Amino acid sequence: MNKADEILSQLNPAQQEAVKQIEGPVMVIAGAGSGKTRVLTYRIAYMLENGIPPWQILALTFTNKAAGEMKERIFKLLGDSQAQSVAMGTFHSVFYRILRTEGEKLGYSHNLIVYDTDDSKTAIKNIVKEMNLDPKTYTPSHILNRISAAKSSLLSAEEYAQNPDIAAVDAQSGKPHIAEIFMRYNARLKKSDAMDFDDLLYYMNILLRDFPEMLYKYQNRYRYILVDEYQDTNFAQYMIVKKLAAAHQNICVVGDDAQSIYAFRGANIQNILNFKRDYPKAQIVKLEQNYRSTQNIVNAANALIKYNKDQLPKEVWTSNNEGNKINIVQSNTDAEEANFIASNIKEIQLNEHIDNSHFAILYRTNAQSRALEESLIKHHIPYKIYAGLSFYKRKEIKDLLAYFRLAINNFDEEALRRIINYPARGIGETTMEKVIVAANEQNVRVWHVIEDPETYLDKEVYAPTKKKLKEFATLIKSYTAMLQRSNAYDLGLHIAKSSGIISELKQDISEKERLENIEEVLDALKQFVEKAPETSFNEDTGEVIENYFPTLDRYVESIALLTDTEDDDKQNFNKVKLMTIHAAKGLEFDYVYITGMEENLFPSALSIGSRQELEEERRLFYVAVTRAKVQLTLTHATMRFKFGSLQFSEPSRFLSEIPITYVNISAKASSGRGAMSIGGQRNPLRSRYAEQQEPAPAKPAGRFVPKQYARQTTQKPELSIDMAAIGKLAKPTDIVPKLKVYHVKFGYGEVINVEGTANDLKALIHFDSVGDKTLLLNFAKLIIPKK
DNA sequence: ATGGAGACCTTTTTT
DNA sequence: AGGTCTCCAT
Repeated sequence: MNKADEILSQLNPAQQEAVKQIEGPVMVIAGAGSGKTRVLTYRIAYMLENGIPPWQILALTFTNKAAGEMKERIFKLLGDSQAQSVAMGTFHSVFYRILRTEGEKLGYSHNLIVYDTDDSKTAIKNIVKEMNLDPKTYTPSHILNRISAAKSSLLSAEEYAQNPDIAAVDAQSGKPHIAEIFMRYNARLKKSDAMDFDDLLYYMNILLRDFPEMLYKYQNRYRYILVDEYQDTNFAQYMIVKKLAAAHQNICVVGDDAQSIYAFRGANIQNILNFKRDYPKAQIVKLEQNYRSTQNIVNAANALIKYNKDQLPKEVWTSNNEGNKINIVQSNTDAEEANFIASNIKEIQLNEHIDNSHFAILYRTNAQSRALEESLIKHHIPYKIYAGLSFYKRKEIKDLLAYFRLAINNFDEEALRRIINYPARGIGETTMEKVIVAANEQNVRVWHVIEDPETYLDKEVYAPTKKKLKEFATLIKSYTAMLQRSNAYDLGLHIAKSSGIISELKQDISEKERLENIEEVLDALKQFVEKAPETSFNEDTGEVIENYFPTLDRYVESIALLTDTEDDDKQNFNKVKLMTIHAAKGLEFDYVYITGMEENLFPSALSIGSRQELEEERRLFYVAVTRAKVQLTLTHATMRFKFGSLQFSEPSRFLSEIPITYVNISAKASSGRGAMSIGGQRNPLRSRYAEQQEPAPAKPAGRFVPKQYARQTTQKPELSIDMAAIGKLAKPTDIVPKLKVYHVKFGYGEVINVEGTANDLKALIHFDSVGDKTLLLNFAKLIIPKK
């Protein structure tokens, strides 16, 4: 049996169908636990086994984790390094890389940096202040939401400003100046040579829309496209995928409409519901067999999701055991709820010898983790909280990274403002305000004012202060000068020391943890340097780059879109896992606790205003329920601390949507009352909820209608050089010593030597104009000239 | 310019 | 409850 057949033999018939159909559009509707990741990875492996070059495959995911997992599994499957050449990553990271390469066309440099949400909010906050608007009305998060929604719908700031419907919504909410903030915010990002998360998708669209040669280039590079979690794509992502796939139509999307939980940030469930309309020839495969959970869990999940109107019909089933009933446990307070869970975990472990790592506690909001944490500590149960405050969002890390960023890109205004007075060097608010006013009035960058204060600042700023500004600029410039000479670790260490960050933290014993975090970054830098490959290659020209040097800017690029430290399985393998339900998507655990099953918490009070929002909450519940393999426990409390005060809460309506045959309801014993018996045929929670149900208030419509994208791009763009006139494109195997060749960038040359095998052929070529170059033949589009 | 005390506001979910 | 912001004293 050959390897391709071997791959297929490990799949069920529906999965095989999804894997085998390499050409043409395919949509895989993958029910929870039906082996979605398996299908994706096996499909890529199958493609590779069928001779498709790895670099023609583009696999897009939503999280770094999903991308990493896929890579690892393909590696295990094929046992060679082919997986390394597959372009696999999050939408944001893949397009960031492309935009760094091509960004000059849009007026950005190769140093293009990414602003995270914090940077964006700070920038907006400052703009609101500069415009003398009321910061209580114009909150950064609300404004960023509006801007983000616009960018995700491919609406420019100008279009936003001119759209009367949007103006009406903003005027009605008392915030008529959002459009102007939007414009200033964009200008500011541009001046800083920076993009925010949404820009990465927005400008990728612009690149493909306005530059036909770019569309042509990337359509032909990525001939096979796979998209994971397609139900979570927003309009900007949808359009990129559509454009890239337009030429070859080899697009495979995988998703589950029932697990769409990101509409709040612009995901459009219609993208998956309308796939058949976009690609009429599409083959649709449904994966309906659940391999993960017990029958009780699968049946309960099926039953509750039926309350939703918007969905593709499917019936998930399992041949697993019926399993235990789902426990519903009521407690008096959130603290009791937490104690119950901790002691329940202990009890199960005592009886069945189950490792901590097989337990997960899920919640709707991060704020709920505190009470749980306390109980776990009290019960001596090791745990790990996922997300929360991610490593890269910690203050000290952001401070150090701001130094790195500013060294790489002197124009990064957010980084500059963050660190110009940290550690304190006597440059306070007042001075910075004057600097900013001067920069705005004289229409130069803030950096220029700092660099040359005598020219741009008047006598109002005292000479000693000017000197301090200049000294700061000099310090940063000394780092910049070292960028290409020192490796990432040496320079990083130098910056951490000479900037004063380390001594500042050393002064205060209570900052020990922050100091350790700084050391962790330095460790990471060391590893980055040590693990750096010796050679790399340029994807465009195929040129092999010897002595690849691990510089600090390469490090910063590599971590720009990481939200958390890589899952350090070594340390966390024996810990109970705590996370939000959103963070749990795609994961599975034997024992799952879903906490805070209460009205206004789950479903969230903010999401019960419309049917669409409520249905999203229900899908979220569906996701949570289907994480459990063996035992699911739902807990709710009658009283809970909210904003520091104790509040009463009613059981979640979702509890009543699970048919009574699958559940086992009990009150928590510690309150003194015995377990509550299940009375009658009806779920008692149902009637309880029905009594206090109120009509939902109407919500103003604020969502954008995606505009149709005017310029269609199927026409073949003209290349700057007419290749056919020069000769014919050579296959890698055509290249032999002494052959005369033509390269788009390096011109005419002669092959001196060829080495390597199959997909890794390299040639040393002497070019008339640029001398000797080693090229990777799979990437170097060499032409054999006409005689 | 800095730091501390008290008022105040928050809470969805994340690349 | 906890973090952020404002104001006031140094």
